[in-house]
Amino acid sequence: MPGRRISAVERYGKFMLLRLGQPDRTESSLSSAGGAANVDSVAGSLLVHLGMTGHIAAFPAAKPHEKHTHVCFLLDDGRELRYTDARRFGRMAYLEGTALEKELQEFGADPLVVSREEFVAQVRGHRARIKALLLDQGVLRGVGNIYADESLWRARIHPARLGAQLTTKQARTLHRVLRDILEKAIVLRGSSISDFLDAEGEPGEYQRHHRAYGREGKRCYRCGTLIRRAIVAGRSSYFCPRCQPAPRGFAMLPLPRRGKARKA
DNA sequence: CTCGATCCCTGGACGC
DNA sequence: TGCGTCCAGGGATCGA
Repeated sequence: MPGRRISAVERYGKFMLLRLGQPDRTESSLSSAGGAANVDSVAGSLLVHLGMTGHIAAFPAAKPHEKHTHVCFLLDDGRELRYTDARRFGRMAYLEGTALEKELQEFGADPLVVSREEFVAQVRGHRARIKALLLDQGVLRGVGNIYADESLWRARIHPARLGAQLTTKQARTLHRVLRDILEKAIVLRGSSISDFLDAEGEPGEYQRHHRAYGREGKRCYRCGTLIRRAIVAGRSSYFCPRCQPAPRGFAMLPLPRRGKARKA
């Protein structure tokens, strides 16, 4: 993409959106700032999803590539924007125009922006389990396994409860605590469970605030009951069996005897 | 519409 | 010490 300029970097759910300006016609791109003001509006975007282990950052071009480097963009200041991803769960796509719009339309509301009424309507309007709804990017965008579990613990809602089964009050509480958690996690630059590092190469701090996720066998911060784990919506789900009463017939996994120490 | 199963992929944890 | 096995996780896909 020679000549393209990154005009803005935005977040869209779990995606990073690199807005790319049109190729420069002249040598000097900076001097045209006063003239062509709106070329970016028709330009495309690079959509980047980091998956689990993706990482994107700029390095001096002379620096040797890290292992699992899959994509490099040479920048005009001599650095290289590099994408590394050990597990290759991440994805990258360049889209523009209606294709870009269409792609972005597939996703649900941003929980940090959506109104309380709309959040409640979404949650109560589906029969799926609340955990599945929180993870479904088409219902709400941006929430992953950690923040789903953390918000459900705070709201005292069992992950296997059906969305449509929640009371309005419960759904409102979930909206509030989810926003609080996401805002705080963003300030603390995320949760570094194993190897996550932010774009500056620094680990996040929010894992210190986890109340449920990864705490199987440890005591609930509210009531002291041992946190349990179950597979809900195909994902490990951590919850307090006392604070978050299960729907009838729900089976959780037996506590591991001495099993592997799961990360706190 | 919702579910579970399967696949992708690697590093780390675990068992022997 | 070293090797094999299992597993986590976001998401696409498919059949039920």
